[in-house]
Amino acid sequence: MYEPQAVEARWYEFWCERGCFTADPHSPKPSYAIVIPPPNVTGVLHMGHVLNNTIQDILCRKARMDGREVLWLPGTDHAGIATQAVVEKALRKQGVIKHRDELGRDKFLEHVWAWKQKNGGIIIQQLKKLGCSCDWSRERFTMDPAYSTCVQRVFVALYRKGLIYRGKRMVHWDPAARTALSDEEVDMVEEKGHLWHLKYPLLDEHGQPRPDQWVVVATTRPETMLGDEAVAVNPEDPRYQKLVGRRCLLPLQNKAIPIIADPLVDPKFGTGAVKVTPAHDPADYEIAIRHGLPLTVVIGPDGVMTAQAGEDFDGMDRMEARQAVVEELTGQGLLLKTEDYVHNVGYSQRSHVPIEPYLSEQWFLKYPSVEPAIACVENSPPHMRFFPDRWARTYSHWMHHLRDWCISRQLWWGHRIPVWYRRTPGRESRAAEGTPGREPLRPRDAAPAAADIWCDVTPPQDAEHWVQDPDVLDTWFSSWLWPFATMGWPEATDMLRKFYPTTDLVTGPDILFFWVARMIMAGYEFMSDPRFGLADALPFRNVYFTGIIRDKLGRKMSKSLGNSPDPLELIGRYGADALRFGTMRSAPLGQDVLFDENDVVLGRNFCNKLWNACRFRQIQGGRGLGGIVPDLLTRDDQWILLRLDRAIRELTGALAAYNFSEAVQILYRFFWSECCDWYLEACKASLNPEAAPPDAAGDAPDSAAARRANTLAVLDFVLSHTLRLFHPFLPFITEELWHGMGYHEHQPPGQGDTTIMFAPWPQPLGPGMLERFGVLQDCLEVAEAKQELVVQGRNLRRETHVAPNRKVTFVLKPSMDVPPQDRAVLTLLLNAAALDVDPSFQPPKGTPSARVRLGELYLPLDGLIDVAAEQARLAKELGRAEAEVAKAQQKLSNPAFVQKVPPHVLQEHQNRLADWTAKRDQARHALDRLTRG
RNA sequence: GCGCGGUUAGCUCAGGGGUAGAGCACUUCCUUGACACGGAAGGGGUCAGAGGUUCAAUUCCUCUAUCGCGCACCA
Repeated sequence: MYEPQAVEARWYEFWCERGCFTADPHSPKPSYAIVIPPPNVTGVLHMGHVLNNTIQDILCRKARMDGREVLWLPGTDHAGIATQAVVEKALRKQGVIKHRDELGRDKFLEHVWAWKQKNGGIIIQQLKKLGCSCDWSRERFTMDPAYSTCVQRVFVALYRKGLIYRGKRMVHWDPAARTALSDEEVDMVEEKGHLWHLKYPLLDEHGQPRPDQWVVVATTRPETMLGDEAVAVNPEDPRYQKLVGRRCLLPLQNKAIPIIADPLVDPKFGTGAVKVTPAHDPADYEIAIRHGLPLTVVIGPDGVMTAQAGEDFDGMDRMEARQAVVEELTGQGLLLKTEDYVHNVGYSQRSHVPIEPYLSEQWFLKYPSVEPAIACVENSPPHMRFFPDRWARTYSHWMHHLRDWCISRQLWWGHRIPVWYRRTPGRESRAAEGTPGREPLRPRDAAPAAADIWCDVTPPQDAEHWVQDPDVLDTWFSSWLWPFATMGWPEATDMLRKFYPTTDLVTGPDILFFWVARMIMAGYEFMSDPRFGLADALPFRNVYFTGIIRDKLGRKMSKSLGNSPDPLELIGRYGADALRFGTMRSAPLGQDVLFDENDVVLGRNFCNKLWNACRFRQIQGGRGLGGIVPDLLTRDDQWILLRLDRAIRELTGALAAYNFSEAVQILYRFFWSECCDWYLEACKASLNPEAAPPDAAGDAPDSAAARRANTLAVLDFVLSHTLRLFHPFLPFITEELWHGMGYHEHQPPGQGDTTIMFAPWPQPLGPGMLERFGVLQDCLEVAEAKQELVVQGRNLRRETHVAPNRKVTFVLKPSMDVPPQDRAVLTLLLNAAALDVDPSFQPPKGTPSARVRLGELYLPLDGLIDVAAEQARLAKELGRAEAEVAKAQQKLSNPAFVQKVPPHVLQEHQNRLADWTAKRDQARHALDRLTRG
């Protein structure tokens, strides 16, 4: 039994020691490159990583065997929000602090770095356990000094180009992480909520409330009414026209607010009158700007109601405040009704709390190089291809509707924005947000004078007169540079020259916008410089999108559900090869992956089968790749060579199409069904002549020995190819067997002599080779016919209840020549004493028989056994044959069919009819004789 | 609301105008000399539904149902 644990550790060390994974930029070989989607430094390996990285490893290992110089560049991502949250939580747990503010920025960052130093390498070590052949000498981290400089340089360049600007905008605010987010970091979740209809009393011309008159507004967020500054109606709405210009009383706040007309209001929705909360709703903010309304902030950045909300609500959580406002309005009789209402609520992808629209000063980027980034995918043929290609449409749609990217984050952990503001007496820190309050709105922030702002990679000389912007950049603002910032950009390094553009990118569709699209734009923006000498600056040529890993019930894997297995544990139990094989087997192109541990068990079983097949070969003695003598090839030898040829073709095609589950299926079929189930068994007739009756083999002793040697040579040829075909999927066991079988001893230097990693990828056998081996296509038919005979023979045995261990003699009344070698194989596989080939055989009455392509197969039994059972068997067969005959006849009796159908299809149906007619007649005949006898 | 993808054996999925496939699971049998993490033989499907094109549709077209995923400022 195969034990993977020791084997895997040993070979991984071997590969690393010999630098097998190291990419050489000066190599004359054509390049192949992948940059890893950098996992989060705080992360631990999960099934999604296994899927993603196994695919990358398969591609890289295949490329090496194709003779390419491979770079798989690994690294990790600093993951601003996640890492900061993890470290802060850890510090809180240790009782060091209650909030990071107590430590201050510098001290806190020291803790994060210490934490990173200690825990940041975990996932890298785990990737090694999986067998990933990354170039570890080139591992990168997005906060490496060189990488950080790239980020700053890019910021400065885009700023100077006028694409980066600062402005006061309504942004998506995460009240838990207390930072702005980009549009992409918000998930819209459908939720059952309510639509509350609130009555705002109308005021007369003297500012007195009219108890009998009011305007009714509908809202899903009643707590925001505390910050209302108007009620808006559509100017065309006849119901409200006479109210426009009047004022109403904002309840609870006892504040007069105007009724205004704005075309944004949809008269058909709700009551047609909208409460306007400029500080807490993006649409309302637009209206407020148009009408010069003031801005009242009632919800603070922490999601807690501010003093502006009034003393009854000050300090209350926004959700509590919602209840409190509803209760209060109910008490005052101002709640007209509450409707159930299903709507979409934005949630922070990071903190999973509802997003708060929040007005604040942030940095934005107008995306650069949009046109080439669109064109490279939309061109025909495209310069960059997506797999599956439907993602190209999603990409295009997003690219055609770009909105400026909010790149600043109110965090400490990350790349600090390289902008300094001149200290001015009245305004110590421009960066500090003013305390929330009521302030008049300006249309858009006026930019500060150029002399008061410093944007550069280096701080200003007179640093004491300047203060740096406190914010950091969105993590994706660093990772979008990954394909070139990891290779020495902005210098035109040898690495960039050799490996950029990279070949393939493997990632999940969930980060298509976050990462893939932005990398494409960054590639065009920063690699188009003539210094790089690129005809096309795209960062990669192919993007493969994996599915999302789910459990076998189809649920997303998550820590809280506890349905996510630990890959390391799986590797410990079954081996990395098994995990890889199982994962690939269940990962169809373009669909989610339903992971079932059973697949890993299957992978383990598969490895064990491979192990044992090789063991079988070893037991036969001799070692290593002998020459094949074409004249001595049996028809089964020829057959397996053809099957190998097909497997090579199909597997190579499946990999070129990134169809990994199909690739695994091809390997499975070839190795298990064809190689083991048939060929290995058939081999035994040549390898073990005494296993078959001596007369059946029909060979003289010395020619039997020669044939035996030849069969071993074929077996070695097939197995050595098989190991290579499997290597990208099962790197460890194939390396172990490659050496164990001695195949490495026969390889040219650097092409498989020290490691199977560099053994050439198998090529189809080709017409020349097939001719030399005398391999004829008709041996496929002969093999099929033999297989049919074996199945039917076993079937006869079983249905006539012959004990499995009882050696019987079958008789074949042949319809074609059956050479002694084939007879020996058939005898062996039938587990029979003999297979007599007798053209003039006269079966005793009631002899069970089956019609097969090779003739009529009989199982003569001593004395008549169960006649009734045999009758039943034949009757069943007859019934089936009659049904098939009728079906074929019906088709062929349709004149339209016979006239219009293509000749080969007609022929097929005619053959089918003949075949089943013969079977029917045989069964009928046998039944007749049985009954009469 | 718009767009995309799916609906095929108990399960997970291939397939593709010309007798429905694989693996797993299931039933029965077998420790025979590579392997019980194995071998042998079986059972099991109106290919979601309704129309249309065709000699022929599970496959192509239209519509419906249903599930999933994107995108969308309707309070």
